[in-house]
Amino acid sequence: MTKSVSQKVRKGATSYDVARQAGVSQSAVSRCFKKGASVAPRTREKILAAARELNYYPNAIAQGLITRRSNLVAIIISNLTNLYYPEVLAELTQRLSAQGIRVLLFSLAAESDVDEVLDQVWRYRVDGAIVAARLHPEQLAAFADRGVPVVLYNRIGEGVPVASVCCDSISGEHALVEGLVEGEHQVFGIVAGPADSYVGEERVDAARRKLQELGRSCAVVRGNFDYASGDAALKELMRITDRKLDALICANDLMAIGAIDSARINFGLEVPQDLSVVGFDGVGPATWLAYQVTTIRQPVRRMTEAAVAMLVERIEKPELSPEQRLFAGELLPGSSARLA
Amino acid sequence: MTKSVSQKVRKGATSYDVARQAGVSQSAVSRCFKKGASVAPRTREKILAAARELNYYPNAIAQGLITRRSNLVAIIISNLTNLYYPEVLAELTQRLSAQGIRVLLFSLAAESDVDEVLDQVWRYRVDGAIVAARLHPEQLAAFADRGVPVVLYNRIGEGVPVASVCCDSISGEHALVEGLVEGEHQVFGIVAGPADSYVGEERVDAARRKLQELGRSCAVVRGNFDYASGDAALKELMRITDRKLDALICANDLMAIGAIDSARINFGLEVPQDLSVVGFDGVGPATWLAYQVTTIRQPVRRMTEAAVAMLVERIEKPELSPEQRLFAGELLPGSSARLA
DNA sequence: TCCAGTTTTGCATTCGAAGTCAAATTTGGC
DNA sequence: GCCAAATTTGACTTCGAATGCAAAACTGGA
Repeated sequence: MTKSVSQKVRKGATSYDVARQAGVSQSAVSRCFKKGASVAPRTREKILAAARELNYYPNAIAQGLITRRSNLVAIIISNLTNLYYPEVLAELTQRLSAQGIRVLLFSLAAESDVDEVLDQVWRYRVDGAIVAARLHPEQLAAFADRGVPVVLYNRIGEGVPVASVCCDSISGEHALVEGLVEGEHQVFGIVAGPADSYVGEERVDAARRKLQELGRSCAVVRGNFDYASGDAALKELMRITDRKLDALICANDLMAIGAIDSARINFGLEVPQDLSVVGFDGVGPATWLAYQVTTIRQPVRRMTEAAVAMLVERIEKPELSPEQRLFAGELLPGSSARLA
Repeated sequence: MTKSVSQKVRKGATSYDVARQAGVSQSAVSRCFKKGASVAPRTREKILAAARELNYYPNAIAQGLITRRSNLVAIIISNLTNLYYPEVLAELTQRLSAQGIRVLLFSLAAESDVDEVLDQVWRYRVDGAIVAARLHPEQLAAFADRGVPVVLYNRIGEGVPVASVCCDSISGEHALVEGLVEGEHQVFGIVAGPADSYVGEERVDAARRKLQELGRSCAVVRGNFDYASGDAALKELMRITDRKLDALICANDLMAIGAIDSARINFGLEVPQDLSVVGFDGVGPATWLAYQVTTIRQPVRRMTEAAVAMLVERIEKPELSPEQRLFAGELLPGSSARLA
């Protein structure tokens, strides 16, 4: 008796404990917590009462073992500090929760940590994964080999077809560039992201191509998506262009903000009168009174919704073929650039 | 044959598969993946080779069931979008990873969701939890009942003793207030956080008491920790004080930033010449050139380190008594306030 | 009241790894 | 080369819930 009590107290009650208490078999208890199961109403009452009394919650670990469904999804994110991702992460987590799925979070300090992380992903037999980090083709192949569905967020499978949701960098940048060109700007600069960023490269390529198409040249400097690199990049571009720079295209909002501050404070320029700055993402600070960055807002709600839907679909039907969903961003006019 | 192959391919290989391949027993395989175990070097080689060939990773779910250790820790955060938490979350996740612990993330849209979340926490038999959300005493008691150690982040157990790490709001606010008073400010205003925020109330109380102690009165307006509410609160305080306000104490940096922008843009004031603004947290944007908020920076690294250490300690030795660790924040002078 | 048909129930097995214990093997001393 | 001691190994059970199957308990119609 004492023993069984201390058992109860120390760790959660089991279905056997509930069964004993309710005077039924363990199977009955199990059925009681499964929706389609056949349990007589009276029995169900008894069992639920016993369960309540013992504070019973089905052990998800044991369930996972027998059903081969952990109800866990891995979310792998490389740079949580990027201002854009917290919002995405919160949305994803809440949407998955609503589907009865739990989130195993992996936050990478360095991209090279991916392999260690994957070990753990395999060990926990996650039902699927949403990935906002760079994966090699072999790493993607490993998911396929194991039958673990993946949805990539804001990147596509390089070399391998993988389900993905993205915000359309190309049309977004085209809109920005066209606006800037029509706004009669003369000297263009681009602040790229780090070389290993998929969206960074995509945005920069799109902007550069469009500028070229419209007969404009531009200087490109690399940043790493953070505030300080916006400042640094602006300084570099001012030097390169002999202070003639009057249109700056940044691969994300954070660098745009850094550049705006730098332009105003370090160079005494007016934005957008002396210098137009555009960004990408539509993060919170972009809409702050001080900045009102002209940017492309990613439709985070629709994108996360799609990512979760695609993943859930693939967990149910693993044979579904890869699909890429591309969402158009919304041009936020802001007031950091003179668009036509 | 075909069947066993498709098994292997479809889902991860098991220790039995590895055992068969290596011509040993399942126990041997198990021992091979446990450090202190006795396995002959030659056997270990064989087994590891087989494991590699079959791409074997021990099933953490099965391990969790038998060892009664899931190696999972729940992190429960209410408002991830608060700019301060992403950094904390990333740090916690990485530190826990380094300890071989996986993170089950629960992000609450509304505080009232806590109960649903706790269900899931019990089901997954987490080894512990780090909580940055408001829990009722009964909810905290539930953790104790189940023997699940908890560490509260930036809050203390209300009514119940619980392990916690906090940044010292009181001495932080005292330092700010003293600085402001010595800086010869006349009309003080406070922007509080939402009423249900523990740290918000603590900071405001501390500031108010100190002002009182120094013989200054102040007006208090409530915000909800976001940018917009800094703006709204400033407007309200300017109205209340008939535009005489010259020192504004905000319960966090985000509201301070909102207030600074509003002061400059909506009221044409110079910060800090016409109005001093102080915040709390030391989030990224606080140090941006445009703001340089005078604030208290929370020692996030030390705090997360402590939280993880305390939790791990308690997982190992559940009988450890609750301990509160209070970390002093660092006064960032910034340039948004005229301190003495 | 009896029986066929339906619903409920319990038994026994399963998932995959860990750990106990006794059997098998190796080691070393002489 | 033999025996005791030390090491290594495998058979078997365990963790907690799910489920196929057969037994038991109902249902209602005649």
